[in-house]
Amino acid sequence: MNMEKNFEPQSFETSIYAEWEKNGYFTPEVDYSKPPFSIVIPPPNITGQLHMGHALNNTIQDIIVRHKRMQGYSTLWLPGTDHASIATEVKIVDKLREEGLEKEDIGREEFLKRAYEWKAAYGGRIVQQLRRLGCSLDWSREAFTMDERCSKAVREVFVNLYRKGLIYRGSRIINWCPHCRTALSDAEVEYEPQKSNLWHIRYPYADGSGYMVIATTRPETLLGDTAVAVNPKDSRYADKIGKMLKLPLTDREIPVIADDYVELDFGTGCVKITPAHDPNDFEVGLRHNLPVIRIMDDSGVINENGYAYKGLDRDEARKRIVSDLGEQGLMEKIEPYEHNVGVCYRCHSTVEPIVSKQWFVRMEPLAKPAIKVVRNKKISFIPERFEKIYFNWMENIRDWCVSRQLWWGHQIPAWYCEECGEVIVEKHDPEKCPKCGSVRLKRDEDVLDTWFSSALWPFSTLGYPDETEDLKYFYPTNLLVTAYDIIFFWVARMIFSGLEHMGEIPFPEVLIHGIVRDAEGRKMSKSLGNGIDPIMLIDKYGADALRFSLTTGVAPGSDIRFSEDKMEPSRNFLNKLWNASRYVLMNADGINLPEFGSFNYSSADKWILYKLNRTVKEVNAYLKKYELGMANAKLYDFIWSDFCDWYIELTKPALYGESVNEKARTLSVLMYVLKQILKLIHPFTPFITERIWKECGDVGAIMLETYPSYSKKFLFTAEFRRFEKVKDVIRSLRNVRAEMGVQPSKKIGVSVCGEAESYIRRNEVYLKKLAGVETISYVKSKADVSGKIVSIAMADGEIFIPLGDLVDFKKESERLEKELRSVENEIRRGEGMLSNAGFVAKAPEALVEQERRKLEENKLKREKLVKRIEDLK
RNA sequence: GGAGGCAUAGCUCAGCUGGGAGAGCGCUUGCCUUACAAGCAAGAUGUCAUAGGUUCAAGUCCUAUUGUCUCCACCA
Repeated sequence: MNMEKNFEPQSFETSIYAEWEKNGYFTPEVDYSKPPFSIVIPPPNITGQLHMGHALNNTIQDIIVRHKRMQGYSTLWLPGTDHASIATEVKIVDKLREEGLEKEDIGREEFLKRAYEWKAAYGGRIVQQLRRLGCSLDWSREAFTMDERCSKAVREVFVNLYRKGLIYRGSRIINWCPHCRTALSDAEVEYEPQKSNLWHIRYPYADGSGYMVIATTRPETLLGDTAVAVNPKDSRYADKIGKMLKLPLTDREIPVIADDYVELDFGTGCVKITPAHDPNDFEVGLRHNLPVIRIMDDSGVINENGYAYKGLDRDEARKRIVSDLGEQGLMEKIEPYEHNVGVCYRCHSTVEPIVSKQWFVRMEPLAKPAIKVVRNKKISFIPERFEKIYFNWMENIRDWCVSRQLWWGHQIPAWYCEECGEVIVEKHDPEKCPKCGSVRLKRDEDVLDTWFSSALWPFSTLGYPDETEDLKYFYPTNLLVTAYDIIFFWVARMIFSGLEHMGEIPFPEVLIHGIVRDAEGRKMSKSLGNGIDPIMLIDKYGADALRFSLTTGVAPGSDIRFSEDKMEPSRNFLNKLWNASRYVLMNADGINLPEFGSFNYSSADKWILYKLNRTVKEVNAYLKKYELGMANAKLYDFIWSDFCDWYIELTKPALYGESVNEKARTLSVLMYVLKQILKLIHPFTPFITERIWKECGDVGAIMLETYPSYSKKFLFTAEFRRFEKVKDVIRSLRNVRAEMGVQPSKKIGVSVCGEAESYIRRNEVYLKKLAGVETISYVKSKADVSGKIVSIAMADGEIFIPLGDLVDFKKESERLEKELRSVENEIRRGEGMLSNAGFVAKAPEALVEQERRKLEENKLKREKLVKRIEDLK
């Protein structure tokens, strides 16, 4: 046995992981004699560093995966990373700027070269950090969303969707980030409340007969107005419809039109229509055939359609326009106004709705079957309530803008013939135009949304579009584990992609967990600086302690508050496990243990074996339901309270006693229970269990062992109940000692009377060891005991303890009175229930029986207490 | 505007399909008892947000209210 006095995870975690990986324990075989179990990791961004969210997400997955592996499944947990198109590109661009360069200066090829260099340098960080956490990922199958396999899948899917008419190119209003200079999907826009104004502007009639007042939050878009709309039912403006207005600050005239989209009771009831810069206005424009005038370029600067404001940044233009309108007497009023403004989820710049030619995925035909499979439970969300969020999104989904004006990503496989304008979308790069034969082809510059490739992750990583062995064996995967914040971005898109391209769901279950928040309940974020670095915690407390802390008190779907002080209880618990193991192993050193089960168990042995068996049952049940917090609690309680506080103490008389046989027998039970414990908790705390396992004298790794399962051969129910009574006696004795102020070192003598004698006689050794009892005598009644005594009342007997001068009659009588009160409360409760005809008639028989028994016992107890109290008087 | 979560001990939270309120931390008291002071033992602390309802029985199910957090939509 070679274990330090305290648990020091730093000394073994890294080497144990290296050994697991080297031996290929994480790499499953395609083996049809075993059931498969597979999970694909939510691929972290290559730009990322491990944060608490990753730590939680991957701890959950690893626990499930290790449990399944030990249960005999051919288990694949497939790792990989995401190229994170925008996030990475932003990093590279920033780096270039430090050198005083723009990406256009170096060109696409050089830019991509630098991006790959960056990926090579930093993209592996998070992958190493996952190893520190202990994740049993199959690194031999590691994927990257831009590697050859995934890229092939992307191309295949894009072309197939295009041929089916599910991908099209068109001019639509999209969300444009002027900072990142790319289009964004709806999901990539976040909304923030912002204090601004509602500007009321006068639009004069062209015939000079006065003006209309329109209200707007974006006065600069006035330059692109092509109409003003009113509600057709609005009597205030009925006679104005069709009239022309002079658009302020320009030389253009625009019509007043009628459209239902305008609300009667908001603002002035007149809305300026800017089809090029507002999604609703765009729709109105289509209905009324209005011209679409773009007034801003890709960086948010006013373009040649902006008259005097050309060249101004959008913010500057707003200021100038507002002041110019004021000078011309066209500003009716300015009201302070708070409203939601869309911002880029990456850089938080205000998003500009802009008309632009982009590629879109037609969502309706894809969403329908994806809704159906959740509706009919082919896929279930855990907890179920997240299905509502999913339906809500899927049922109101709009077409997905998938083109991005970036360089880092999957370049769209579309070519335009410069001779005839033909659009060519092919799996292989075309050499000439199939229509006119021209070789003057120009490839589309744009790349795809990062999530386009993530959507294919469950099958692209397994080899799609090739029919690989992995794909056949491991697809569909069995489970997806993720936080609720990417249900739209990722989960929903994987579901419709799996159905469309594989003809099958990607996974039958989606386990949703919450977000890790700080001690105040705020999201951990860079800007707040309230994040905790999991690697720092691992360095300080060990990965096992982090994993255990993260699964303490968690329930599916709910957020957890985390602060460093949650680490100590876990670390202490692992130290406890460490030292309990030391106790067993130290004593077992050099001793020839009999085979477990080849002897008669003691009452204490049967008690712990019964409890262990029950714990095994519960832990398996909770793991099956993904109730990791509950499984964690059961393990904690069993190991600390039952095994350490009771059973280990109970074994001490045997281990430190004379009998070699008894010692060996006890040790074999200790060793058996310890090994079962190590296996049980291994999925939660893989490192410490592997480390201790090495000391247990077995060959091989614990992670290859079979997970414990419930067994009927340990159903010692009667013995278990009897031993619980022994424990109660010990507890009562300790309580009396403490209350009466008996020195811990002072041994006491006790006299037992009643039926309790039978089980106390057989367990005397435990009373002596655990309750500081020296002598035990058995008497017929209290009359046989002399001197000043305190007493303990049980249903089936009494214990008298002569304590001489330590007995304070007043104190003793108070103690007994208190006990009596609580027993009487119990009796009242029991009688109340049993006198209720409804309860006796309708409650389960066993429950009624149990209540009757308890009532009977309490009455016996009361009788004794009353008598003792009388005696004291 | 729509949807959902949460409200339990001083703090952070468990409590699964209804059947005598739990843990960790903190607090009080006593102990370095040959695995562990990162520990041991004995304690104290709760109108389970409020009001109704269903039920023999409600922290648990239903309705409403209050407080709080989140998501979706985005009316200029």
